[in-house]
Amino acid sequence: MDQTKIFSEFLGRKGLKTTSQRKIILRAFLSSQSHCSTEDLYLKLRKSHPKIGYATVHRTLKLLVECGIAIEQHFGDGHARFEPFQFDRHHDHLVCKDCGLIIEFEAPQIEELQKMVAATHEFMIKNHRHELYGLCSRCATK
Amino acid sequence: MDQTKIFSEFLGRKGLKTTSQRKIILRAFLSSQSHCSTEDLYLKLRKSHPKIGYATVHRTLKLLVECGIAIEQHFGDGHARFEPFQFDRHHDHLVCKDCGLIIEFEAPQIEELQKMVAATHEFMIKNHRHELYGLCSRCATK
DNA sequence: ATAGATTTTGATTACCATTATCATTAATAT
DNA sequence: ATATTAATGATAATGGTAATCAAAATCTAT
Repeated sequence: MDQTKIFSEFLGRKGLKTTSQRKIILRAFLSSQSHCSTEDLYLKLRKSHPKIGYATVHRTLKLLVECGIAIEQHFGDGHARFEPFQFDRHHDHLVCKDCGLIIEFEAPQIEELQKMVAATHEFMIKNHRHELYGLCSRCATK
Repeated sequence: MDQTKIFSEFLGRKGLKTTSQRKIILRAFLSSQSHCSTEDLYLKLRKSHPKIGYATVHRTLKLLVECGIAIEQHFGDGHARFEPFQFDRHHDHLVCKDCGLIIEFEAPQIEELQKMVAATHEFMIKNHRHELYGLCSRCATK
């Protein structure tokens, strides 16, 4: 089942409506590069659909997160960023403090250790944040 | 060397002045419970030193971070939180999404794995964030 | 110790991403 | 097709953080 249908059914279950803007924003989000901010997506959309407002982009991204299609990230620059959720490819991020480069990494061993930590403290984990901040190889050598 | 002297020397090196407010705020910060926000500290201080303004507390906490005495944390509630830096006791945090409880955990194995991830991607790590969000045992069972 | 130079303070305002508001427009059920 | 309800888009409100500025405090050189 494609994402458009998943989103429509999600909206239907909540008594919300599948509007043309929401479909357009979903398409643009999925075809945009990952880790885009609300503003990134708004500016990108403005070229093809100048009537779509910032507030609608913002609200739709929130809905996509609630629906499970998108994940919201914060990397400390004051802009929320969004990426498509990939069920079978959980990852965390390396963030370059100089140029802003974002690299995804997968570390199943860390995930396992997290579970042990949670068990030790009798915590039921819902989600986590794990970001490594530093300099990418390019920025470290210049 | 105690923290007050460290802070004074830091200020001196930067051409800044050691004021009574800065000394008072440092003392209050060190004796406050960890993970306090600017507002927490401001309200605590107001009882004994009602003339100290919010802006001064805010600026001094930023200086303490720069000096290395404090570490700034963000747990997603929109309030920056501060805790004393402990050189030999690095830790990350479990955060209860229901009651706000914060538990510190140490996981040297995770730290090692982080170094390996960084090396793989040729990143020079400066700092990291690692937080596990969920429900504490009390909130999970009520 | 004193005077002059510079920084700090504290109150207030500005900033800016996010969120709420609301009249108009659009989607859905009957 | 119509009525009902939600969505849109422009704008204003919100709230934590940071900047501003006149008055006060600190530091340096004498």
